[in-house]
Amino acid sequence: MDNFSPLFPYNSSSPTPASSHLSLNLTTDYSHGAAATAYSNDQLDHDHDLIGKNPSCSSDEVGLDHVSPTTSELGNSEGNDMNSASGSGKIHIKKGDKKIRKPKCAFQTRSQVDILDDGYRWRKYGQKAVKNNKFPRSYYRCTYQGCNVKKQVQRLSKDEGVVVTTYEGTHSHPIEKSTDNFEHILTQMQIFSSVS
DNA sequence: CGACTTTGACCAGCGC
DNA sequence: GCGCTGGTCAAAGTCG
Repeated sequence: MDNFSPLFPYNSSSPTPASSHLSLNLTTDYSHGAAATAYSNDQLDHDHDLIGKNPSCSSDEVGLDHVSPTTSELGNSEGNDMNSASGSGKIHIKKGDKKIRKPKCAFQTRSQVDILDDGYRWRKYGQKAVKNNKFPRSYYRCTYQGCNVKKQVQRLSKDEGVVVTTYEGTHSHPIEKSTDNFEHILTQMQIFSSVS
C-alpha cells in the first residue's frame, strides 16, 4: 500500500475544536515516501497557491461549535449535510445568511495514490474539474451516521506526485480502522504541533 | 442487495 | 447583469 494518512479532525468529547491541535508546521516523510504539509483556512481560499506557503492549520472561521442550524435542520442533522436539501430543492447557503465556514485543514501529501487511507469510511459525492489543474477535484463525505466531515482530494498539476487533501469539519466518532502507520503519523504530527 | 462511484445538472458566490 | 467557477445533489451504473 502506498497510502498516507494525514491528520484530520476528530472530536471525541473535548470541547476544543479538533483542528486546534493541528496548528502545526509539518513537513515530514513517512514510511511510503509520503510527505505532508498542513494549510490554514486562509490558504485554502487560494488553492492554486497552496504549495510553498508556510503551512498552519487553523479554525479561525466559525467552527462547528458555533454553527446554528435552523430548527428544521436540527431535527434531522444525523447523516445529513447541514446545507443539504430535503425534497426537490437544492439548498446551499441561504441568501442573506452570513457565510459560515467550518474549520478546514489541508494536507499536501506526496503519494502515488489519491485516496489516503485515514481509517475513516468516505463516500464520494462529487468530482469537478478545477481551473488551472488538469486533475479533477474529488469530494468525499464521511459515511458515519451523524458525522458531517467532508474532504476534498486534489492532485496538483504542477507536481503530479503531490496530493492535497482538505478536511472540513470534525469527526464525531472514533476512527473506524486504525493502522500502525497512521498512528505513527499522528504521533509525529502531534510532536510537530507542540514544537511549532 | 447494499454500498459505493460516476456524471450531468443545478445553484450560489464572485469578479468584471 | 452576466458569465465563470466551486460545491452539491441525485439518478444511474458498478461492484462485491
